[in-house]
Amino acid sequence: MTRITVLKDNGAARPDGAVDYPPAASAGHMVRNAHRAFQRELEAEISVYGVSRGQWYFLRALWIEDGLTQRELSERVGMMEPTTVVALAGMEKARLIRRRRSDIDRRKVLVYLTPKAEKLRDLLLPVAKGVSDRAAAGVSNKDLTTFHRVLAQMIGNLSQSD
Amino acid sequence: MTRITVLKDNGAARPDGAVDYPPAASAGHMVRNAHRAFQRELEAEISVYGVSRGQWYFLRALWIEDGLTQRELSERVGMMEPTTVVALAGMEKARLIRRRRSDIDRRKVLVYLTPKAEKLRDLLLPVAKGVSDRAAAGVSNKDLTTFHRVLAQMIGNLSQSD
DNA sequence: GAATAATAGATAGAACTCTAAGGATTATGC
DNA sequence: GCATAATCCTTAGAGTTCTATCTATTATTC
Repeated sequence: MTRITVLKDNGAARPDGAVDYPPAASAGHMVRNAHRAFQRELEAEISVYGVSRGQWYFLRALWIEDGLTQRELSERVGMMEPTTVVALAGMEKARLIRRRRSDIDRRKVLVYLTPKAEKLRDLLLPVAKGVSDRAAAGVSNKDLTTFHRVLAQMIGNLSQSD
Repeated sequence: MTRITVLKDNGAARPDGAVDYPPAASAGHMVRNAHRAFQRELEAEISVYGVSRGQWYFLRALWIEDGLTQRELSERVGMMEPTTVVALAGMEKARLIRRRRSDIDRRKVLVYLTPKAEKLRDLLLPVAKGVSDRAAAGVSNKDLTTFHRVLAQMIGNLSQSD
């Protein structure tokens, strides 16, 4: 198997020997800006329903499956466990979830959606889809596919190096 | 001029009428994950030099031009002013910058890099470039170009709706 | 030139996220 | 079956970012 390494020359050494690597040329910077734009939009729209963006990711995981332990939730959402604890405490106060210690293994805390949170599902998922659609306006399906593929590859490349 | 709207069907309505929009299909979610991956990498590498990611963006702007006011810096970095104040306070304590009130307009605070911060430039810019290169490994230049174009379009689309 | 408006920073308080360390509970090894 | 290890959750403390509000300085208006 032949491994081809493509050298990318965005950000060259300057004639004087100093390094030049402007933010605009950086994939990291662009991803950051896009992330902030997405966040701003999403937050503005879901806050109308009394949901913060910190709660959003957990709601989304629980809409797929609830009755999870906090550790399982942390893994699915991709947050550290202390973050989950804080977020869930807020969600419990906002009556979006209930927490119950497992009878079988009393170390575990099981998380269940309230009816209120279940009703929000069909209201809020379209909101999220709306943001993504608005972001992708004017982008061809072909380019969008490439975009997703590159993004997935980058995520894989970076998490591999841990 | 004909406006063609492409309907994208990632996330369709289900037969039972409920909405289905899994995170994996969401551009927002993927951008978020990529952002977190980039951040984790960058932070790990620059922390070796005693620079936090909160300071990074400001250093980067100041390496291009220093003697800026805090407001100018905020704009260039894309942060709100209180964020800038906090970040600069930390940077001053870390001896990365000095702040001086302008003599001409004493409302303004001018920000200058210390020699220490200037020396970090040629050490840290290659680090940032390394992270981006590692992220883009195995991605063709053509796809990378498409990626950048789509990202720029998305950022434009989203910030337009403010 | 005094009152008002605009500009520049700073402070307070909140939300989100992390690492490090501390319980409580269950599983394992002898 | 008791000591040790592993698992699960929690707390503490820090960093980053925001909105809202305050102070200080300069510009504008009459």
